[in-house]
Amino acid sequence: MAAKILIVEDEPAISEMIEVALVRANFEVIKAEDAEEAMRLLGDTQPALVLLDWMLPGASGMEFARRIKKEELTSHIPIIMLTAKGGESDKINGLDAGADDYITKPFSPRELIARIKAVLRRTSPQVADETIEVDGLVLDTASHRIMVNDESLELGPTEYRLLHFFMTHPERVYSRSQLLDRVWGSNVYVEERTVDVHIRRLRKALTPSGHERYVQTVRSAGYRFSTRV
Amino acid sequence: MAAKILIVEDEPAISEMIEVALVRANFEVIKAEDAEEAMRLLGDTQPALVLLDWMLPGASGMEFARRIKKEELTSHIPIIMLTAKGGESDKINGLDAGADDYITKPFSPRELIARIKAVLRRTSPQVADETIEVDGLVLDTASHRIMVNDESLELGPTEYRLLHFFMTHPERVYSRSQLLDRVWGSNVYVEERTVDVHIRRLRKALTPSGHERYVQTVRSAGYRFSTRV
DNA sequence: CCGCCATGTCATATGGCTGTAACAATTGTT
DNA sequence: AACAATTGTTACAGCCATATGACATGGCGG
Repeated sequence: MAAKILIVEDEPAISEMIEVALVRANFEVIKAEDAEEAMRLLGDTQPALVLLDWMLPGASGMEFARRIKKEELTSHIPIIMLTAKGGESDKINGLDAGADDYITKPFSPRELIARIKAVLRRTSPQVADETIEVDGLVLDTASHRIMVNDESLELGPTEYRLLHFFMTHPERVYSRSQLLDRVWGSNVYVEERTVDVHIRRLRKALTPSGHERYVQTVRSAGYRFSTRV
Repeated sequence: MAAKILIVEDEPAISEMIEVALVRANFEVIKAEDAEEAMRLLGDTQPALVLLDWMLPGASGMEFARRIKKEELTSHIPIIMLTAKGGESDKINGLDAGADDYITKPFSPRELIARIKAVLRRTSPQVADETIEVDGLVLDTASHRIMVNDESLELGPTEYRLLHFFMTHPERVYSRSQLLDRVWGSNVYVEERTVDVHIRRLRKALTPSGHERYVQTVRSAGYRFSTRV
């Protein structure tokens, strides 16, 4: 299996208990004690799933889940919430910001593993698609690389993310602010015009192979990635 | 989908939670924190639906709903009320004020999306759908594009909006001033005759495929989009 | 510590879009 | 038929959105 699981839990006792259970089930475990540390580890380690304690010091679990789900970079990562049982659960239902499942404490390791596997099974089909191809333009998420006619194409990180977003969401217009939310991340403040510049850089990189024609401007609406020209 | 939803909610946490859910469902989100701001945004942005918190600072949600439904320009916009859980009386009051549906907190994102789609389907079947088709003329709101016989058709922004409005409101006459309100937006001042010019431009674009015959002049009344010629 | 790379912002260029006015054409009325 | 009212059509000037190149900054590795 070797799938990485990120545990976000401030209580060491619980976190360790979970770790033992997961290691026995052959998962790889990464631990964070608060939302900030978790956020940092998210980008670095690209876990397959996040186990998130509802009660965290500082930013709440909900806040953290919201951040994960809002950003294109991490929104595909499933979240399982760990909640204390009680009247709180109502609130969770209402304020759920995108958790894929919940487990109320106390829970058995067996149940935890079962839930994790269930969620991974449910979401894995998306993860399985490691490469996307459009007319000779190949984006390989595994190697984090773009190929055109067996030639590797150099892209800056932002342009890579932009192209990745476009290729996974083709035939659809996105406004500059939508692109900022989904490619840059929601809690970033940048000028909308910045999108133009990165579109330009992306087009420049795609021009030698002629693929820049797929990156289309939709005046007064935004940009679109479309194979129809 | 690309339909715009106006959220009127003073509590940032809730409003943001809703935003995340809607963005994930590919809606475009506009937010207002009070009735006044909402009223201003209503005219400018012409949202497809309003999500309205029952409890608002200042003017109550109910009063705001009344205002929306009272004015010619906005009365067609459906409203979904967000209410703290309560008795039947709230429901009755809400529906009485003109709400098309209501949801009691706490609610799940899934339920919210489902209700929104249901209301949109009910009130304007065409908005909820990704594409509208009339006799080979296809308007795809997701990609913001017009297709005729697999050929993409070039339209300026205003002509696109005009055609979109017509295709979602066929078989009915609209005066120039109504068109200005609904297509241009309420607080813009332009000459009524400007409509003629854009009608002309739209017809010109539709002529090669013969679809210009659907854009019909109704003398001394306005224009109509009709499939009956 | 230096230099390179990535990024975001600004200034400017460019081209398309828009509204308006003027004139032509059509329709309706007497 | 003459006239009035309404609509069609075209040209154009200003404006606005986008494209593009240049630059300052800051991070990171050497």
